[in-house]
Amino acid sequence: MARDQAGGPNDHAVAGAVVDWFARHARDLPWRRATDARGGRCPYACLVSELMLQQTQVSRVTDRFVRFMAQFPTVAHLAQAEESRVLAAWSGLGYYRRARLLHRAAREIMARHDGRFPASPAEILALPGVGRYTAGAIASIAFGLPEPIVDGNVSRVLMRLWARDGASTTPDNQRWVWARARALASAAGDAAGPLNEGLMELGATVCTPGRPRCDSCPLKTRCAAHRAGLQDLIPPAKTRTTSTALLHVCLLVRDGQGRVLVEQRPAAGLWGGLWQAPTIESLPGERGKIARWLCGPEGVAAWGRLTLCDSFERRLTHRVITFEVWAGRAVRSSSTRSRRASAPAVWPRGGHTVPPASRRWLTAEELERVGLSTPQRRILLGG
DNA sequence: AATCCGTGGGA
DNA sequence: TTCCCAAGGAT
Repeated sequence: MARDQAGGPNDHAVAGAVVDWFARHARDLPWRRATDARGGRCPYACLVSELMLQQTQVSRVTDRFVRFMAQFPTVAHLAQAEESRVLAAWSGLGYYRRARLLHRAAREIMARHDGRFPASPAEILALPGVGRYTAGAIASIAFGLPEPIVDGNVSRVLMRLWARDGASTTPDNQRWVWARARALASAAGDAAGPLNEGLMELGATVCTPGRPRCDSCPLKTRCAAHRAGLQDLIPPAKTRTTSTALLHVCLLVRDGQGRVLVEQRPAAGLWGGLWQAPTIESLPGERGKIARWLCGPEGVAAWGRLTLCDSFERRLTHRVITFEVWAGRAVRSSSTRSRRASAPAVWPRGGHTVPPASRRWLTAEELERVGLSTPQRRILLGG
């Protein structure tokens, strides 16, 4: 049974304590330095950083954000860029759909908002890749509006502060935590931005999932979980998920000019829109299918002898993929042909196979300018 | 509503 | 080594 929120901490007192603590303990992060002509935080930099930070740790984002902003300094620069450049800048970050949505958002701002970043919560929320959390973050941090945000950090902090029972993901607790966050943002008024960033900072550095540092917490005396010694039990531990085993068999084919054969993955799904060595995907038990592919028009028939040159494993959130790399060489120089690789005479039917329509011969330099997943970067560029 | 979508540092 | 995780959104 959840405790009565009316008996919990005072919103103004909590908001004030968080804003004060954040003023003294905010980390020096690059997106907090980006200001615009108004002297406030640049909404475009806010959009970029928030998209990068979705489900991604700060330490993974900082350097990449700086590079991204140097390459695409304004909404206009990003909107004019080719999508492949944006995906290349995103390579290694994961959740690549975010990059395409960010690119679309930049183009929408140019097309529908005349290049001026929309300043109302509803308009911000309508941008591609921007949901309830991200819209609240931009509205409060960049525009100073008293809008709430709830991310994993805020949810944990507020659940503990009020000793709220149950998982943070239940619809009931989601409604509750958004209502608490909205009340706090209203109490903070024009300091909702520092409040929201402060709540996240507190969750990331003090009110951590495991072993929270309650002795360093500005809300210690107001925290119901700490008072009851429940800080390690709220929210309850998540149940682990099972992962599916998959096998990706790749052909690493080089020509005589230092180029390698690649194809583009479909726009939707895993590693959507990224490039890869020609790959057949299967379940681990389908060796016959793999063998037929390797010996067929895609494999030995096209490239002659193939040798197994690498094998490794990648663990994703919901699957574990074994990569098996077979190396071959283009028999004839491809320089006399078009840059577009010729399609095979026969293409295997059935799923788990990417159509070869997008195949290209690319140099290492050209590979750096398109999106590559981490395993494909290893396969195609080494390391 | 439940699923899908990446990554690499750290416990 | 294995497992966990981190500033969500789209479908």
